Amino acid sequence: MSGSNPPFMSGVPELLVLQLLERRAMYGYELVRAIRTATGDNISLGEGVIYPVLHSLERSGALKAESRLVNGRRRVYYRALATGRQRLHGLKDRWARIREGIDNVLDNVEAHPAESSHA
Amino acid sequence: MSGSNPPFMSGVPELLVLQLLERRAMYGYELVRAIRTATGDNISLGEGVIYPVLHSLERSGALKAESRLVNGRRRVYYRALATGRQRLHGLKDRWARIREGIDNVLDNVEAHPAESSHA
DNA sequence: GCATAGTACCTTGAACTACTAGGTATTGGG
DNA sequence: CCCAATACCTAGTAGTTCAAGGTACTATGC
Repeated sequence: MSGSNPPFMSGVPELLVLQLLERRAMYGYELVRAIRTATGDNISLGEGVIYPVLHSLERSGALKAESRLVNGRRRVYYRALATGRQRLHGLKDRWARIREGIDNVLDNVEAHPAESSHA
Repeated sequence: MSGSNPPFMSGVPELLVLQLLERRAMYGYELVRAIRTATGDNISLGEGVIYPVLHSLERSGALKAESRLVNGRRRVYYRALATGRQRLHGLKDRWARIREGIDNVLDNVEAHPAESSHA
């Protein structure tokens, strides 16, 4: 145990789900694997993360759920609504700002005032 | 009340603090403003965020605190130790991976197989 | 007929962390 | 004398991710 709070993950599941559903409707189990491949295995989210996010987004009116039967198996497809697109936009915006802020500090593009501009 | 869970912020205060202290020793109040300016006002962390992070990092042996008196005011300078540098390294690494994974999805560098590379 | 693996859904409980809000004390200016 | 700025600190709250476990169906292999 211990080490159960991975940094830089807050908001990420929601962002990824919304972005992926922006392109086409998908079901939960599909999203779990899509996220793995789409992020080049850099991010891996379990079903215990994805389903709650989907339910929460549906409850808030960002997504619309549609149950279909495929091969005798039940699949719940989710599609992004207008609210979801707005939410995605807001999240992308925040992401861009924070990402820029952090990279500013990491790359140390700070205040080297009177530094000689060597070549 | 309400709106207290800003996305994309987990791990960020720690990362920024460690990175800034990597360059030179600073005190809490200074860090609060340094983060604002260093991130181009993209990220703003209050004292209620910074001080707990500093204490926690000190407790875990990542930082060393040193109290100085300047103009009759007490300042607690923090300096990064070896453990802190290791921690910073690990965080930067994780940050890079997650950042890449997210940008992969957002830029949709996915599966556009036969896309013509028009100039 | 039976066991196993893969698909597909779901919930609970725990743990962590950032944030707001408040509180103390000093210096210096008007 | 009062207010702003400096400089430190501590609750308490709230919101999320995550691991673990549970259900049920299909297809395969034996």
